[in-house]
Amino acid sequence: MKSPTLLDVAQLAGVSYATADRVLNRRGNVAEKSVRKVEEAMAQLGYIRNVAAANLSRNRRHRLAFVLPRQSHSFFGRMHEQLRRAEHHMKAARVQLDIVEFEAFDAGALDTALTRLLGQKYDGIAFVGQGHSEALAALRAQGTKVVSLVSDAPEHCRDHYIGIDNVKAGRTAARLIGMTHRGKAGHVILTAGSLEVRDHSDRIYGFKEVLRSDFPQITVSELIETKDQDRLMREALRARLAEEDGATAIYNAGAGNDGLIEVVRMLDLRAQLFCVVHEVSGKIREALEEGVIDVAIDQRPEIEMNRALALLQAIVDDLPPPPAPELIPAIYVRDNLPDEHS
Amino acid sequence: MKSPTLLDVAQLAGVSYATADRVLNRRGNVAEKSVRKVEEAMAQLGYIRNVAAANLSRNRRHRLAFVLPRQSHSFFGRMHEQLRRAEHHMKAARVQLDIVEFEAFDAGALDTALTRLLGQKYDGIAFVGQGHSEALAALRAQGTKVVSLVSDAPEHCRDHYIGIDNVKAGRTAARLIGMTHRGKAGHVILTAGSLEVRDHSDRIYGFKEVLRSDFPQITVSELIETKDQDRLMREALRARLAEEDGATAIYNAGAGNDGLIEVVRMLDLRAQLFCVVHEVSGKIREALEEGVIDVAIDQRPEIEMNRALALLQAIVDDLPPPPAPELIPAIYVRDNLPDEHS
DNA sequence: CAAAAAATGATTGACGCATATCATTTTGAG
DNA sequence: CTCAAAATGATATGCGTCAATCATTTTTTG
Repeated sequence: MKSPTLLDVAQLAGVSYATADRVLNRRGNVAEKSVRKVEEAMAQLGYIRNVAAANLSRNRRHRLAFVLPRQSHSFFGRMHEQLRRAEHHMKAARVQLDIVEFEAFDAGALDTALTRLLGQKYDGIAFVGQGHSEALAALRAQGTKVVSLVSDAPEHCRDHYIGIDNVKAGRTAARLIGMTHRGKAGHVILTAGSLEVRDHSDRIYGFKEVLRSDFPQITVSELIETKDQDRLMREALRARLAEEDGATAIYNAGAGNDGLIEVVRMLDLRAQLFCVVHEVSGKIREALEEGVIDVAIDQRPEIEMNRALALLQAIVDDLPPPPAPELIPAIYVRDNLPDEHS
Repeated sequence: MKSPTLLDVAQLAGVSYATADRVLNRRGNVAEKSVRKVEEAMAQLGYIRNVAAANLSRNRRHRLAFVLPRQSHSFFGRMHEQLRRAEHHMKAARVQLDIVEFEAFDAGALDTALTRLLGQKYDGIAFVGQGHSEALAALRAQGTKVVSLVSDAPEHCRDHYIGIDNVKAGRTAARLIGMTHRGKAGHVILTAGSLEVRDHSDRIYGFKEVLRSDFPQITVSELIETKDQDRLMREALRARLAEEDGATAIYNAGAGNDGLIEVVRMLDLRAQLFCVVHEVSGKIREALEEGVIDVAIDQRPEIEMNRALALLQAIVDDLPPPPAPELIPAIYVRDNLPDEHS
């Protein structure tokens, strides 16, 4: 009925509370056979340490930091927003949550931000971007738990990754475009921020793979790199549409959607072009409802933030990570957009 | 830095700890102006009760019950499975989690199951199905928090609903089918378990709505009701395909997918028919990979279970519900299925 | 076997809160 | 003003754990 306490364990093991405590918290100076007795008693009783009581007694507050690109565009803004929403809950759970911002396209900015966290005894951090292994290694060496977000870091640099599988996302985009062709020939214009960005290149990779194997009658034009800028998107896309007629679809694996929307709307191509993009923002919503964009694949950063918070809370206490089903990006058409506020 | 304790509040308010406690826990017998002073002090300090300490002190264990249909088909099986996975975490959080099963298609079974829970001082329950308001009202009257799952109960019967919007799901299915027609004419065969089941009828409703308004060139045949049985699906579908030729798509808003798969596979219609179904199971996976099924809309019961657990844990302590973005069902094509185990 | 080292036991005070008791003060009614 | 009722203060115990101290026992070593 009630869960066993450490005292119960000690008594069953035939040792004192002090010894059981020494075993539980690995304080050393315990005879081998006492360790065994205590561990057996724990197993037998199914003892689980009361983390709440433990944290209370040692007067522990968790300190977490989220290292995010400055709210440059709406995607990271949604992350900020979700963290803000969780603020009260974090307080109630006695965790102090700091958000550290860095300049989005500045190469060393993330690294300096991470390095600055080094001395500050954080229990856990989550970060977005290609983290330098150096600072991350140092953080982990001092016992800080590390979670990478959005695009994965090498395994030895982090404890967990929270984000979608971008190759799958690209494959999915290709499948949807393929489906709408129903065996007919077609031509897709491909755009992305940059192939240097891992998530973009993963998507492009998956996209081409599926088209090649399952929809060979659909051709792909050379990738347009937009640096995630609306202006570049606008100009390059307009040029490409002029020189290559007969395009039937567009897949934008990166940002810069506002530019895309503008062009498609201006040239009134919404009937001819099947447009698939990533991440929903205010303008995408409108464009979906209007029929300018047909599908938006969304990572749901809000959910990623919730996951990251729950995960960090668990692992900083050295608990196993909570059971979490794989993150599947939402596929939005105009009919299943979430209600505005949520 | 460290969060204020109730003692801090009392001191700032200029009253004793006892009085502050009387205010916090609404024990009464406190002068109006003392209440005000204490509340102001709380606001000023941003006091948040340490729930962990509170529950520790009163030696409180949460008791939750999930009332689910017997593992009749794979969908509820996935719910069971996820609860099982969460078992260890629940223990660590000091919550006792019971699963109560009832016979799936027995009308009164849910109600008797709920009634049986009445005397057992559960802190919270989650249930699937059309709950009789009577038992639910009684449960809530005794302080038990109630969450409805999968298909919503009337607002006054439950504290929260966790599940997808089935009208949106139906609309989405229609949109996807519409997209693959690209303006061409088509004909959809519609199937469902029964229109009496709320989620099924919602889906059908949304589906027809979108077809009518946005894809008038696509016709819909009369709904086939399968009672979610593979055999009925198989026979009725085969008959319908024989009498109405020229079908271009199938939308099954209910269960019985195994029967559907069999027919489409046998008649080798996978190239002609665009098939959209709900909920992924082992056979659906194969069928998606094989191209027999094109899209599976999945509620992701695993995620719903996690949500329900987190929500109940919060509200039984009278905390505000954790910030949770709207549940959007996953749209699976063969390329974005989750890895087998997860 | 004696002395040193290692292991163990016994116990205590936080941590923040719930809950209870009892004494004391303040308030309001007559 | 008096007395009862209401409000308040002071204080204690327990929840399960951590962390620490000190005394005592057992084991090891030379």
